[in-house]
Amino acid sequence: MITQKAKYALRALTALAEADDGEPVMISDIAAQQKIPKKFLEQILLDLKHQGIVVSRRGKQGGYLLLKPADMITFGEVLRIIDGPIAPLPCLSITAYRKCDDCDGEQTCQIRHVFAKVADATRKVLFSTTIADAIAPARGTQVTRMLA
Amino acid sequence: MITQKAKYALRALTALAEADDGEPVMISDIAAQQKIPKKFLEQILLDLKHQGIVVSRRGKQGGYLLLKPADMITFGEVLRIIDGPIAPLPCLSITAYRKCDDCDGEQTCQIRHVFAKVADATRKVLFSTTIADAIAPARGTQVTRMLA
DNA sequence: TTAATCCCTATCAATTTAGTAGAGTTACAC
DNA sequence: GTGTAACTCTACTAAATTGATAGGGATTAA
Repeated sequence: MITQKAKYALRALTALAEADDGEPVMISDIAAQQKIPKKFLEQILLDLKHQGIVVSRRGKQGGYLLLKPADMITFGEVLRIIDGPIAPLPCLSITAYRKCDDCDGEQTCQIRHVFAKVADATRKVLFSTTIADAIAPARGTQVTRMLA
Repeated sequence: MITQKAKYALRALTALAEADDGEPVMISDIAAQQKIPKKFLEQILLDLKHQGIVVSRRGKQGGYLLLKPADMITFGEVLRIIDGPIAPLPCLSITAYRKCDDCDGEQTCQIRHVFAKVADATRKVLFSTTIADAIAPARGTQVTRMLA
């Protein structure tokens, strides 16, 4: 299960993508539209900003904007920022690799190579699907970008 | 990430499968062989017993045995028992469906149908790989059963 | 009858999750 | 140049989950 926080992050990004007209969108607007607790959303957007997914404008008339085009933001990168590693085992993580302390020998680990397949399958979906795909479901995965 | 508990459960089952000669295997033996805390493993095997994966014999000369052949026990069913739903969203779970309270309309939910793909891909791997596959990695997924 | 083994429930410390709170900073509008 | 609407940052907290540990009870082989 992904966290509630990750769901909020993805929803917020789709909201930003849909309103993408060069004008910043206020946290309060996104919060209201997507039913996200405002103060919680503040933290989430701040994270996304620190990680280079969105930019903000402060003061009156401020708000948030996507930093990259919506078809360049994948579900995978958002999930990594918010929920951490995609991999089902630490020893399969690309961004946060850690040796399993209870298994000796990754070549021989009976569990590991099964979950390697799971990780591959999951990544294939998550990194080929973008925020743009999410707001235009009919067009199917990656089509937006491939036609561009 | 799957839990440590699930990893222990899968390892314990591979241990049982490898020793599958009709004689029960003691908790202590599995614990020692797989470096699993004994009392923790007790709980895990008890769960697996209640869910019809293994059987036990009590008293002296007791221990655990697989209830089904190793090539009939999938990673998916073990993970469900130990870690709960496979699906990344409650509204995508087969065994524990629950409506997401913050999204209205599953047909229109922009997040949901992306994670439906993730769930499908994950299930495809987890329910086509068995404990038998894990202990005979060279043979590849499902081959054991397909040649039987 | 004894000792080995599984059975079951309770408890616990650490971590994670899902928020809330509040003071600080910036910048537009007047 | 002041007010105020907006984002920024850090700290805190309650509840749930995780990864165990503890300890007595029930059963069975020898």
